Amino acid sequence: MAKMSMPQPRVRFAPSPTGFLHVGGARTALFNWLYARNTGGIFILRIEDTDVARSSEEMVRAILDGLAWLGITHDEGPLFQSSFRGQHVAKARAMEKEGAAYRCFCTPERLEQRRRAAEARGDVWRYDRECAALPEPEFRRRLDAGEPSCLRFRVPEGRTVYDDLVHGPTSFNNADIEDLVLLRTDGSPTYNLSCVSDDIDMRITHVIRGDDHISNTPKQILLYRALGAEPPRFGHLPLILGPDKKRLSKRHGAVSVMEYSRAGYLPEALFNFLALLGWSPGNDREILTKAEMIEAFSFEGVGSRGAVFDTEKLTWMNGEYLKMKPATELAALVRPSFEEAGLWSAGLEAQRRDWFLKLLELLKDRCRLVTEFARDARPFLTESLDYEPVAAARHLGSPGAVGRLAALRDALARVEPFDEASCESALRELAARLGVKAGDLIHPARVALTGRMVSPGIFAVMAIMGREGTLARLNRAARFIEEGSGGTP
RNA sequence: GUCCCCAUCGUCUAGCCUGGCCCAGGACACAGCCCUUUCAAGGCUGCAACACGGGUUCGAAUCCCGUUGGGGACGCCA
Repeated sequence: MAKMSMPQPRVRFAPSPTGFLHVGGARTALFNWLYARNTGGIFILRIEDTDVARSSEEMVRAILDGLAWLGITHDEGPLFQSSFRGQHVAKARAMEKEGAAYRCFCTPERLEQRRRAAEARGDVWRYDRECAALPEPEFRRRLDAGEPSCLRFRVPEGRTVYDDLVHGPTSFNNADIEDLVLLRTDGSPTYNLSCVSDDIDMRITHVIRGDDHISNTPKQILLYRALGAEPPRFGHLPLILGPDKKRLSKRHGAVSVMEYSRAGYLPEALFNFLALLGWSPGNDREILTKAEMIEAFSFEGVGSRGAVFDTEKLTWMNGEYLKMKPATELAALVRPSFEEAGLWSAGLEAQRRDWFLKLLELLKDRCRLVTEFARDARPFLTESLDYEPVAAARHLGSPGAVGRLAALRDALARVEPFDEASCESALRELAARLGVKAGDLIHPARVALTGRMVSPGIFAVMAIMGREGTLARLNRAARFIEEGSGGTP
């Protein structure tokens, strides 16, 4: 796949550990990964942990977990940006030495003051370069006096142009770019410096990141040049939007990848969905395996407009993936939510395993989330089920219900073998004998057996509950009707 | 405000580069029908879009300009 003449692509995902892995970050990682895998390149994970106050080890863990869950594997790293501080500072000093950067004595307070003044006049504020051309004697004096200073990059004149992998040719007038701070007054490197320094040292060939970084790109390109390095290719992915078309954020609901895991989404479904958010393989295929996505991936297919995150469609896709899952895998996936619902027992993995797998198979088509299995399985795992009020009122409350249920019980008691087909013919024969519609037996039976008006096919339900379970539930329903004569429960 | 990005059904998108095959295709959602013991699933059908205005051209969703609208960035955060 890799073009022989091209150097091996090296891409990176560089999250800052100030929060959990959110879907936006996950998608950025995913596109980097897809590109690397498609080209035979290297995918590097770099943790941008230089903001000590906001970063935490716990968040690093969370990001790693999120990526692992999605199956986005890195080839190098995780590398921690904080450990490269020496290189960052060294590059800054080199630029200072060559005049590409200069000391600035302006205090943040003073800057703030001037900014406000400019805004009051209706002007756009940009650092006015007061310190860019300080006379040598004054510069020396202030430096020797120990006056604090930061280091600023001297933005050259001209235009900065680059060819974005997704947006195409993009250009900026350098006059619109402020002389950015490289080293803070306390000597610590800032984002743009660290980022460029690391990307150079890690020999990154393609920087694939969110659209929100477009305005950093010309600054970074200028830094590459000042450092005598060849800039990489840049590709800016459109942002993921909320339903209000604004950048997806916490106020839109779940944004953390692991929240989706907890909510019952499959990693392969989220992966597939995220890949298709902003990228299309060009045909009408929507459900693709990772291998197919890797094979089909190209920046040609990456769109340039923001995409609204549609949970409905994600959920649909999750259902598609659920349908493809063999029951044996489902059993493991479903366990946490069963435990939480108090429905789990060791037997489900031992002597009742085959029965349990059959049950899952039966419920599969009706579930779109892993967590929905617990809801649907409840009637099968406990006999002391609650009847939904409307269901009971509609189908257990009618005058002949007790009698029909009793007759059904007696008929089912003699069925041999107690399987789906025999149960069905028994019920239909009974209906004919009683002169009622099959539905008049089926509907009360469904409520009696499951407590609800919605369930898998009733004969399959009977078969899987077994004769004993079925009769017990039928009896229980009859008692319920007799006792509940005081009115609707 | 300044700079940058973007603009096809409600949503994700195909088509746009290389104009005609597009009175615009697929998917989600929605509606209806079929199947049917319910609900799903499945099958079929329907609803629904080229933001607007100018050009260029025999011909524009596709190319150009403008307008409008939306978004992002404007930190000694990353």
